[in-house]
Amino acid sequence: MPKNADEKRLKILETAKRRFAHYGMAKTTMAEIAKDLSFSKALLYYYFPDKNSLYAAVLEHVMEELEEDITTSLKSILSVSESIVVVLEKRMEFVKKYYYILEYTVLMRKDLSSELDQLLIDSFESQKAIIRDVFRQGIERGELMDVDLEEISKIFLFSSMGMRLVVVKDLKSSFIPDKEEFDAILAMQKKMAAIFIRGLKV
Amino acid sequence: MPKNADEKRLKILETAKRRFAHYGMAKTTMAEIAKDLSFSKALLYYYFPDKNSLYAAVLEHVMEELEEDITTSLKSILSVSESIVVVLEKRMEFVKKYYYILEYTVLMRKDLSSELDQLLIDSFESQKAIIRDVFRQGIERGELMDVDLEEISKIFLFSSMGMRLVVVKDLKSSFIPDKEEFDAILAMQKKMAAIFIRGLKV
DNA sequence: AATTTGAATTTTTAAAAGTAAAAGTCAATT
DNA sequence: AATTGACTTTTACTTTTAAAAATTCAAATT
Repeated sequence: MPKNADEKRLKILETAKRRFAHYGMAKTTMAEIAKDLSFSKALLYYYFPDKNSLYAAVLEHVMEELEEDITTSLKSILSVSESIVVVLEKRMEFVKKYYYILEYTVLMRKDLSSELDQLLIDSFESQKAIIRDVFRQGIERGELMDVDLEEISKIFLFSSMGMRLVVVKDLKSSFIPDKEEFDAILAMQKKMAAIFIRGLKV
Repeated sequence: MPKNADEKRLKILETAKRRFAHYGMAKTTMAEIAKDLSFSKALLYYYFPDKNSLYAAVLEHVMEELEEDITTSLKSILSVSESIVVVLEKRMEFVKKYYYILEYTVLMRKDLSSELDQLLIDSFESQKAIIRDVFRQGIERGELMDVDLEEISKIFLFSSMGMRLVVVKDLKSSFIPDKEEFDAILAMQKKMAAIFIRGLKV
C-alpha cells in the first residue's frame, strides 16, 4: 500500500518539522523524532536516507508552503506597492514561525552541506522570481519604468534581506529575536520598499 | 619629552595597523609588533593598557581616516546622487584596503569585546551622520522630498551595508573576497542608491 | 515483497586534561 | 619618565576519552 507509505513519510516530515522549528537541526535527534511518532529509529532511515536529507525535505516543504502562500495572496491583482508589502509580510510571518528552519539556516550557511546550500540558493531564486513577477506586472501595467527585471529584483531582494542581517548580532546565542525586533525590521523593509518602488515609477 | 612619547605611540599604532590589516587581530601578536619596531614587548604595554585597546585605537584611527576622506571629498557641493556615489566608493576603497580591520571586525562582531563593539556602533553612527548630511542638503536644496532624515539615512545605510552581508558566504575562511566580488557589490549598491534617491526626489 | 525493528557499528560531539604560545606584569635599569 | 628582561597568568590549541547520536543490517513481521 504505497498510499499508506506516503502518509507515513509525511508524518515523519511533519514531526521533524515541529522539532526542527523548535530546537533547530543540531539539537534534534533522530531518536527523538522516532519517539514522538512511536516508530523505530530505523524506520526513519527507511523513508529518508539520512538526517540531512530529512532536514532538506523539511526545509523544502516550508519553502514551498511560503511560496504557495505568497502566490495565492498575489492572485488578486494588486498594485506593485501592495504586492511587495504582501511579500514582505508573509516572508516575515514565516521567518517568525520557522525561525530555526529558515533564518537560522541562512545564518549558519557557512557550515552547511552542499545539498542544503543548494536548497537555500533555490529558495533565494524562488523569492527573486516572485519579486520579478511583481515588478514585471508593474511594468506591463505601465506603473513602473522599463528596467532590467533580473537586476532590479536581485537588488531589491539583497537590500531587504540584507537589512535583516545588519541587525542580527548574536549568531552564536541560539536565541530567537523577539517580536519587537522582527517588527522593527519589517517596518524598515516596508519603508525601503516604498521608496524603492517610487524610484521605479514612470 | 612628551613630543617624542607621542611619536612613539603613533609608531606603535602604525605598525600595529599594518599587521592587523594584513593578518587580522587574532593572528597578530604583541611580540611581533614589538619586534617590527625593535621595541620590547613591555614597552607596548607602557603605551597601551592591553592588546584590545591597541586594536581599538587602530580601528578608531582607520575610521577617522575614512571619515575625513569622505568629508573632504564632499566639500565641493555635489548633487545627492554624486555625493552618495562618493560615499559608496570611498567606503568600498577602505574596506578593500583594511579588510581585516573593517569588514572582518564587523563579521566577527559576535565575539567582540564590548569596547570594540561600541566602537563599531560609533562608526556606524558616523557613517549615518554623513549620509544624513547628504540627504539634508538635498532637501534644503529642494532636490529631495522632506522626509525623516534620521529614519531615511538609517534605512539607506542598512540597505547598502546589508547587500554586502548577503553575499558574504564564508565567515570562517579568513579569505579576503576578490576584487570582482567587491566591484559587483559596489555596482549593486550604486544602482540601489540611484533608485532610492530617485524615490526621494521631489 | 514491502515494512519494521532491536541490536550492533561507526561517526560526531563534548568534556577533560595537558601543553604551547601569547598576553600581561613587575622589579630593576637607563 | 621610559624601557627592558624575566616571570606569571591566560588563552588557544591538541590530544584523549567518553558519551551520544547517526547509520547500518540481519532478522522478524505484515
